[in-house]
Amino acid sequence: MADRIQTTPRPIRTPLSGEDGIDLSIIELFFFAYRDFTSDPDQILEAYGFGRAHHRVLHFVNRKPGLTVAELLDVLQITKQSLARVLKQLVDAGYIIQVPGPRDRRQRELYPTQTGRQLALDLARPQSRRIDAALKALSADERQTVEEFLKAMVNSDLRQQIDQISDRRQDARGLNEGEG
Amino acid sequence: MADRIQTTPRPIRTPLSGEDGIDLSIIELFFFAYRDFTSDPDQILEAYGFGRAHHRVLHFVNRKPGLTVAELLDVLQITKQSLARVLKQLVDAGYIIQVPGPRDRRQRELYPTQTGRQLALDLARPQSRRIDAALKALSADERQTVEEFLKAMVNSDLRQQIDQISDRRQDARGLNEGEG
DNA sequence: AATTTATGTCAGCCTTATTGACATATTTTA
DNA sequence: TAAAATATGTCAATAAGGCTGACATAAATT
Repeated sequence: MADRIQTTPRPIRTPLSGEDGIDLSIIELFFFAYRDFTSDPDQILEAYGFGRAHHRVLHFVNRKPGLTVAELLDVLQITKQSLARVLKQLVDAGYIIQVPGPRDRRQRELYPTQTGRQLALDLARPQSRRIDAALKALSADERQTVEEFLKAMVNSDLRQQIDQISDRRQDARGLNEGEG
Repeated sequence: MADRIQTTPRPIRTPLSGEDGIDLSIIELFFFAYRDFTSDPDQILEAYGFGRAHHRVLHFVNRKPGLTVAELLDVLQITKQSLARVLKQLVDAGYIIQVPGPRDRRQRELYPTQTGRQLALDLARPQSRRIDAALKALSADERQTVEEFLKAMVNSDLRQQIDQISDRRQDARGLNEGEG
């Protein structure tokens, strides 16, 4: 008995804080901020029987209409099997339509329908409101600071992707001249 | 045939951007930033057979040693059944120990072990490095701005909780005078 | 003609969450 | 003290959203 070593390991009673210059408060803030940020659309999605995965797909299809399945997989960094179910549901429910690629007919270009556009906006609105409220007190410069911080948090090899989505104005492929 | 209405809904070809003053780029940045932010610890956790859920539990137990199961559920906003499995694994693996509450013996106070403290630090470090890198170019004032922005993104009814975790210095319950 | 590519789909598995029901120990209350 | 409430644990079933592997098809490329 006497030579049993450390049967119950000692509980540590000092709160973790700032060791090695680690800033835990920002880590936590980021966690809480993102959780609440996603909770707004989550509530709306529930009424549609959709989840966060549907939201992401719908968002990027709206953001870059005509993107292909492969491009979408690249942005979302998930497998095609994971995308398949979600995408199918969005297509079946009439929020997204698939159009064979004009150049390469193997590709499926993804477009939102009017309903899909509307839902995407409805989902973005509360998030935008939350961000606006958080930025309300900030000057234009300060807002720029926040944006640069977020951008710097992203893996550098993915920043290009983001720029493409955010900045690129669609090459005028003909605006809404779909079928009648 | 001629009177079939809108068989295939029209694909919308205009990219969604800035409607109604909605800032989509920050919405997207937040998504990408958080994804990459969590990817760092996720990689480490994999080696332990743990997931993001374990990380969150371990983090807050380290942050506030002695917190009870109920308090932890409150912070994480999950059900006790969800917590149970994850917590059990962390306890079984020796990262957390449960101590009956001194006042109320129904309660289980949760404490990290030395190993648990170490793992929490190992997980926080890459996140801290990423944040540091993102804040590198910013002045002290600008860093404050970023922190305030994140805080403002959190539901106001939860901000108190955060303050408690982040600011409160543990009431000196005796530092590490556990068993020998 | 053979190969590669883009996509779809089937089947099975994992993690993290959920709800509902019930058990146990302990504290509080009537 | 007996009854009720509380803190926690646990069992079972379910769901969402990921994963891997395997295979099919159509179209493009070599």
